[in-house]
Amino acid sequence: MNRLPQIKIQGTLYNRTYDALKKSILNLDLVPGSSITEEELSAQLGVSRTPVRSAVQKLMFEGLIKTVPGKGAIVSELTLEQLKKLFDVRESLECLTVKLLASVESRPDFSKIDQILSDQTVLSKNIELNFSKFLREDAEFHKELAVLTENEFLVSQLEHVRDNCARYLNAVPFSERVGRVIGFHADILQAIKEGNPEKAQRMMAAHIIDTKESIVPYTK
Amino acid sequence: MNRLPQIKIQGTLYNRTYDALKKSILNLDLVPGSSITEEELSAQLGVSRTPVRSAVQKLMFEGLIKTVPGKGAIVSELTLEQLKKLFDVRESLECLTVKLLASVESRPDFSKIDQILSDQTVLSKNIELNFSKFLREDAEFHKELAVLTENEFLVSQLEHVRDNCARYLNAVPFSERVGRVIGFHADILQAIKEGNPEKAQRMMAAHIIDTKESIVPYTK
DNA sequence: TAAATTTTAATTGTATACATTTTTTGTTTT
DNA sequence: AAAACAAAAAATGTATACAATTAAAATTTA
Repeated sequence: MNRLPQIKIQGTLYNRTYDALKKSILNLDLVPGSSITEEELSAQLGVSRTPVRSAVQKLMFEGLIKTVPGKGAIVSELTLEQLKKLFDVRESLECLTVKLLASVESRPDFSKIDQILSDQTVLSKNIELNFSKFLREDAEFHKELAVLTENEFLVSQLEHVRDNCARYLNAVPFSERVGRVIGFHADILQAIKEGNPEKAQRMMAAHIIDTKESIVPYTK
Repeated sequence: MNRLPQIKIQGTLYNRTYDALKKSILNLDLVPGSSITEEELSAQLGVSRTPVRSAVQKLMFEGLIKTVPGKGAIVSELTLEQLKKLFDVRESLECLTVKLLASVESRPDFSKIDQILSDQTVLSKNIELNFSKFLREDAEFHKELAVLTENEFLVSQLEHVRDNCARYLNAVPFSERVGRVIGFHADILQAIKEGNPEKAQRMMAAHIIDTKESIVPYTK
């Protein structure tokens, strides 16, 4: 029997601090534009400044936090202009992902991603109850595609871009877009399995643009 | 008269440590695969472990260093497989850059990039003497293109990818490719100025692939 | 001798004290 | 009252001591 992946009960303080902070930012608990000091976080989380510093630096690197010269760190803003820039990069990298997958000779193992798609379909039946879970599965779908390319640069860069997108998506109340998402995902997956890179890219581009358009009305 | 950019005599220890380390890695002074401990670096650079730690973590985020579970940090390897993955991402982002520039209505200020191109042309006359400077100007050309898009995500992601590429380029002895580089750069710039996104992308893709191919023979 | 176990050494993780820089506040001066 | 300056407070930067984890070495046991 295969070894199941260990559940991380508690890693280093630095990692747990990072996870907690990131979650708060993506949740919008830490509102964009608000400033955060290391000391404050340290007191609030009950750890020393050392792990807080590491976590803040990593988030800075990922673009979720920005430093103002002598002022400290502030949570990045979510403007319409930023949204456009973010999605330009995302579209490019997501399309590369599916192009690579549709072009590869050796057929990758699609079992996990098939599972995600079917889970999403089930969730969509009661979307009022499961919207946040639906969003998580959505992120998983895109992540798994990247993982299947076995290109670690692509995986990590796309993850950063998607994390930034997640903040916008969490700001959009409920989405009538859910049905279309599943349709797009199915089409994308089919195009990949057919070994049709052009179609896969076209479908993915349409999907990303559709997502962007659904966010626009809620952005200043 | 415009304010000239200040030369950074000395920033924080953390930043200077980062710069020094990064330079050593890109130079291949720190050979790929070699392990580096914080204490060792600390002693060698004459600073405490605190700034070293920050610098190492940042380099880790950028992909120049990898952590082996309990072993410490090692400088990332430069394999043929990695090269291909790196250049897949680079091609995608560089093409996005020129597409954006060629599609924008308001004509950006090309004065700086024109200057870089002409500097490169001069340098190419005595390439034996100026090869490393030529490489730096080359990086500047690509960076300035990204900057002109005003897309900060694109700028930073491309910078990380290019830094990784720089290590490969420094491993290639002397390149007969120099003349072609300038030709490609001129063509790319012209296509952008003509407002022809398709041509700009085609030229850029050809340029990036040409660069990759010139590295391949020197890669294991 | 080979495997297992304990012990030691080395390395990273964390807390804390202090230094330095920057911002803000308060005072003085014109 | 406005501007300039000085003092205080707050924030990040840095060094260092200690804790915890992990790898390597030495020892024991079968």
